[in-house]
Amino acid sequence: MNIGEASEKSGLPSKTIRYYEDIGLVLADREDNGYRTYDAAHIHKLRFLKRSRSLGFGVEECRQLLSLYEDKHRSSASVKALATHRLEEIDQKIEDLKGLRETLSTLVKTCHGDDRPDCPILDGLSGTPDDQDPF
Amino acid sequence: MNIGEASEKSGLPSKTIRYYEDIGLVLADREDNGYRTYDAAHIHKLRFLKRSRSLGFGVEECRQLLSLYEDKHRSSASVKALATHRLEEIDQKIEDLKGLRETLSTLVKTCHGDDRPDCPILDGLSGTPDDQDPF
DNA sequence: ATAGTCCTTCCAGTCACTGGAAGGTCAAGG
DNA sequence: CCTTGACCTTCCAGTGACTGGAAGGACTAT
Repeated sequence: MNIGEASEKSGLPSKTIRYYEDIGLVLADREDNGYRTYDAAHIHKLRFLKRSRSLGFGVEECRQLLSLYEDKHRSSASVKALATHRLEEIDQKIEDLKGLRETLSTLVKTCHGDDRPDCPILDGLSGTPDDQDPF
Repeated sequence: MNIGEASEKSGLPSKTIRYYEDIGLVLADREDNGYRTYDAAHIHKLRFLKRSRSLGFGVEECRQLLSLYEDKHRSSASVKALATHRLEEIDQKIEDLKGLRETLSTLVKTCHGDDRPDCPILDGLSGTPDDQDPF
């Protein structure tokens, strides 16, 4: 199948599939006319990529996962290590966002939000105290 | 003061301060020798920017906030609207991350993580558990 | 005079795509 | 046979928000 069908089947834009080929993630075969061709194994890899990316793995992590995926003899431990690390990153990010939410929500709550020009949000943002952590 | 001191006082790298000038956020004065000079008002704006950015406002949102900040007659409502919108984005992002965390954590939990090659994480990432594994 | 630090501008790179231009290929319809 | 339109190709540029580095001018201290 050509790239258009591969795009439909994998759920990735053609542009992205070509990009993944550029960076050596999924190499397509070529027809005589220069068109890329894809088979079921290609699609499988592309779907794998799509899912991994949507779970927040970076492209280089995906490359690792993919090579682990293709290695029949790899241990599950090496995969688990990658996934666990990613999980820690996610937890950290959630915590960061919660702190940020807290700060901003406090500012929003104290703002009366009417036509008067004084605004606790802007005062809070101007952050007069020294090098205060946003969290 | 020169850019180095402004950097120290604001907590932003000199590079970033120059960048903010490039995109018209904070324009410095110039000495005869071409050096940028900053006063207390500049520093205040830079710190405002640093804090707003750290709260996740985009640069264009910061530009809006800054112009609201400088407008003595703006209503607090317009600021509150911006901040509330940002708050909603943060909430959305937290929810997304939680879902993602859930998925990944399930995968990690079901993986025994030893030397055996079978790994539920990779199976989960391939996203088609009923498919034959073509690799 | 020299060393060292600070400043300037400009160009390139980051990440993971995305958009668009210019042009080749293919199947269907008139 | 010709045209239309969909699909494909490559290459170049842009995104956001910086960051790194090169080349060179300015200032300070010795």
